[in-house]
Order: sequence, then C-alpha cells, then structure tokens
Amino acid sequence: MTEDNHDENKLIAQRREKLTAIREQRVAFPNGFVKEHSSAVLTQQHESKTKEELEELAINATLAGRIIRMRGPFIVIQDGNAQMQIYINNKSFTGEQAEQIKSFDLGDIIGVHGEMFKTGKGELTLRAASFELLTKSLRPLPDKHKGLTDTEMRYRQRYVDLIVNEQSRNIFQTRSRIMRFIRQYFESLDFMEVETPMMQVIPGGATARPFITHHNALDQDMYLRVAPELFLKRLVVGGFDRVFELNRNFRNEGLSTRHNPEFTMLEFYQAYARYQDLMDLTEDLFRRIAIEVGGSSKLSYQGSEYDFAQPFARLSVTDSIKQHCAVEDDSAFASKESVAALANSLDVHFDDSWPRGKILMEIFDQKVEDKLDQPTFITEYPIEVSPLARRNEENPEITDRFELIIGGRELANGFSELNDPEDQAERFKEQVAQKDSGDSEAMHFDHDYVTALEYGMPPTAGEGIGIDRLVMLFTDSASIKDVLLFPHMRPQQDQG
RNA sequence: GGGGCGUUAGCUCAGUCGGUAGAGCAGUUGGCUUUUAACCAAUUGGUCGUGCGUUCGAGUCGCACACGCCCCA
Repeated sequence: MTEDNHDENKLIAQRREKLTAIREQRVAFPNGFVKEHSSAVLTQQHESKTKEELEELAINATLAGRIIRMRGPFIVIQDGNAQMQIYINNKSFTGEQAEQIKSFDLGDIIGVHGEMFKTGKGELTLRAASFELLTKSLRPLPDKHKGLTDTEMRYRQRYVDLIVNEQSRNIFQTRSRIMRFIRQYFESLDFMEVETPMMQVIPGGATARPFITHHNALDQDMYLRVAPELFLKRLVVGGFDRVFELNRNFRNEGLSTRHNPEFTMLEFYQAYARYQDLMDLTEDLFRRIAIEVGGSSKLSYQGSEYDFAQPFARLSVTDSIKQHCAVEDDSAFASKESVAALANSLDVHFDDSWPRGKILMEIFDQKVEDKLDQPTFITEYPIEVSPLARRNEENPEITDRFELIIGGRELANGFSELNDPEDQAERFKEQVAQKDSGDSEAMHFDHDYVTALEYGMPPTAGEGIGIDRLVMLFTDSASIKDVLLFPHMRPQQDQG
C-alpha cells in the first residue's frame, strides 16, 4: 500500500487528477482507434512535395503516437522511429475539446485525423481535424533535449530509455536485423534451426559454472544450460547434418562490460566439414553482417577500424605468445615445467594443480588476448582445455580448434568435433578429475552423450558465436548492457 | 575480491572556505497562435542515496552500508 506512492510527486499527482477528470467524462483508455498511416511513410511520400502541391492534393491521414514536443499550437508525435508534427490549435476547437488540448502532457499518446500541409517554414505537418487521447501518461518524461543519460536508469527503465533515446532504439533495431540476417544466412546454407533443452540434468558443452534450479514434481535438481553443444551434436548423430540454435545460455559468473549471466549464443554444426571450413564461413558471415548493418565491409569500433573484406589473421596459440611476450623459441612450451616458468616470468598467476595446457591458456588470456585488435583466428588450442574438440592428427597435445578474437575479445569458438567415443569418454574422465580437485567449471561425465557417439557421429565441425559481443561490435557499444534490452541489475534498495 | 569516481527538484546539472538549496528543461497560471531546443510574464517543486559520527552548525568533513560506472585481479 505505502509502496504505491513511494515515488509519487506533484507532477504525477497533477496527471492523476487529469486522468480522474477524463474517467468522469469518457472511457479513459479507449482501444478502438484505427491507425491508418505512419509518420515514416507519410514523410517519405510527401516530404518532397511543395506547399502548393500538398494543398491541391488534400491528402488525409490518420496517425497515432506519443507526444514528445509541444510548441504552442504544434505538437510533435513520435510514431515508431519517426516523428510527425501536428497542428492542433486549441483556438480552432471549442468546449471540452479545447480543454483537452490544453491538458495534453508530454508522453500522452494521441490519435489524430486531418490533412497534410506544409507550414510557412516548410515542415510537413498534419492539421488536426479531429483527435482523441488514447493513453494518458502519468509520469513525466526525461529532459526533452538531453534525454535520459543516467546509465543506471537507462538499464532499469529501458522503456523510458527507448522512448527518449533514438540511439538506444537504433541499437536494438540493429540487433534484430543481425538476428534475422543470421537466420537467413544459415537457412540459405541448408542449416536447420532447432531448439534443445535449456534445463538440463547434466550441464555440458562448456567449462563454466551453471545455475542450479529444482524441479518439484520430479524432485530433481536441474541446471540451466551453459551451452547447447552436446544436444546439437546428438542431432548430428541423428542425421540432421546441418543444425543451428540461436538462443540463451546461462553461466553463473560475475558481471562485467562483456559478461551477463544470461547471454545469447549462436551454435551451429556442419557434418563433413572441418574447422578450417568454419573459419572461412565465419569470415564470410562477419563480412556480410557488416554490409547488412552498415552498408560496408568496414566498421569502426571504440576508435579501432576494421575491414572485414580482408582475410582474418590465423595464428597458433604458441605463435601468438611468441609474438606478444618476447618468447624466442618453442622450447618454452615443451613441458608443464617450462610453461610454468614462462608464466612466472610473465607474472601470470596459476595453480600448480593445473595441467600444462591450462597454464598456457592463462598466459594467452592475460598477456595476449586483449592485444589482438584486428580480427585473428587463434588455433592449436591445448587438448586439456578443449575436452570436446578433435585431437590433431600430427600433434596429440593440441586440438583442431580456433577462437576468433576481435578488439581483444573472444567472439567465436569452433572446432572439428571429437567423434571418437572412447577418446571422449577419457576426456570426460579428466574433466571429472578436475571437478573433484575443486574446479567448479569442469564438466560432468555425460554417459548418454558418449552412447550417442558410439552410434557414430560423422566427421563434423561446430562453432559458437557470442551474439551479444557481436552486436556490441556492430553497434559500437562499449558495454554488453547497451545491447541487452533488460540487462541484469542488482535490485534497488527499498526505502521503508 | 581490490582500487578510483559518482548518487542534489520529474530530467540534465551547478553548489566556493562547513553558515537557512540554485539554474535550464518539464510542470502550473495567463498571454501569443504557421512554431522549430517556439516565444513573453508570473509561479510551484528538495528526507541533498541510507545510517552513524565530528561540529554551535554538514549537500560540503570522517566512517559504514546500498546502488551504478570505470580500472585491476
């Protein structure tokens, strides 16, 4: 009860009074208004016509939108991402209607019918012959010039951010366009979109800490998925040779400018392909998205310039460390001891229980990754950190795997899939051993997945692309929260 | 987890050396009525994030906490 008005103020009270007066006179929230036109289309159709031409054509239009500006007899409504000026002089209406116009507030949603014309200053305008208040807005909008700039409020009240900040609307429209384009792209390559469980009994497909939940009827703990990988590969076993899933993953980790506990991942699997094929596909996909979104293969992100028409660099993990850490020869990578010594010399912290490959990747993560600005495929990942990837035929220490780094951030991770069920069982055992020794991110043993592999999975390559980070890249957004409609926030402290 | 910065009117922000809280926008009233961040006149609006402390006196100084942003791990 007291909660209802904890943030009430005079401005809201005045608007509530206006609403009460409306309720006494008519239906306060009418829903039969038929919006026949849009500001965007009207502008596009008539903007180039002269004042005289418009007068002669006497074009009628019926519009609706939110009032975002009031200038004397002129009202600007926002309708989708476009705006239209309305001429609605209260002197040309009488009685209750004139009073209604006077009581309009910024934020109200109105429907208007009238004739299009151009003002003395040449602005395309709708002269209201009739109008109707469709929704009374009870809360004042943010500053009409500066919008809503407080980042916390923009995230917590995204609906307000979207009303007043065009840039924010553009980001989410671009996000939607990217999602649509990705679906079209994979469908054009004969991939099938599928949906696999988000609630899993055995969480798998990535080394990450899962969220735990509980199914009451089954009295069973379940996990929100950290990746769809193992289910998608079961589908490849089943004969769906090209599948993709574009949906949410959940990882019980900290929040940062590039991490949200739930995030969107594209995963796709292609039978009879190798990881090299997916690197080629990824380059092509990124180039096409750039053109789809910005009309050019070139783009600028946080001050860096990228041209996705250029082939991406391809570099092994160890070569990248050699380049960025002044390591002279490969002997530094030869044994766990030499890699540990290298880590120490670079001031990279690690745990002695870690296998060689994990220490190696810690060096990469801390000393190399954020220095890789231009698009780079890093290859030859150590086997210990790649429990689902195919072992390289020449060097059993590494896998046929790559990650794509752009602007110092991991955007994609792909590999030729491990389809040897006995090798997979061994890898799971090693993961369980790591879990037992305290690694909360290590994988569980998934017996059914091994059984699936025992039925036989064709040679396959698969990849995951982090969609939020990809959208950040293509919308020049510094924080993942800027590309998530409702990013995770701590609850606000409740007063009282 | 550690460090830095921030939190003042509905929004955007000032606030000096510790001495009764300021502006623009929005709102209210009136005027104007083809304006363009419309304009003119008058005017309302504050638990200064929360709590404790120092002080005759705290938006301002100290401590703790909450939330947010940035950097580091």
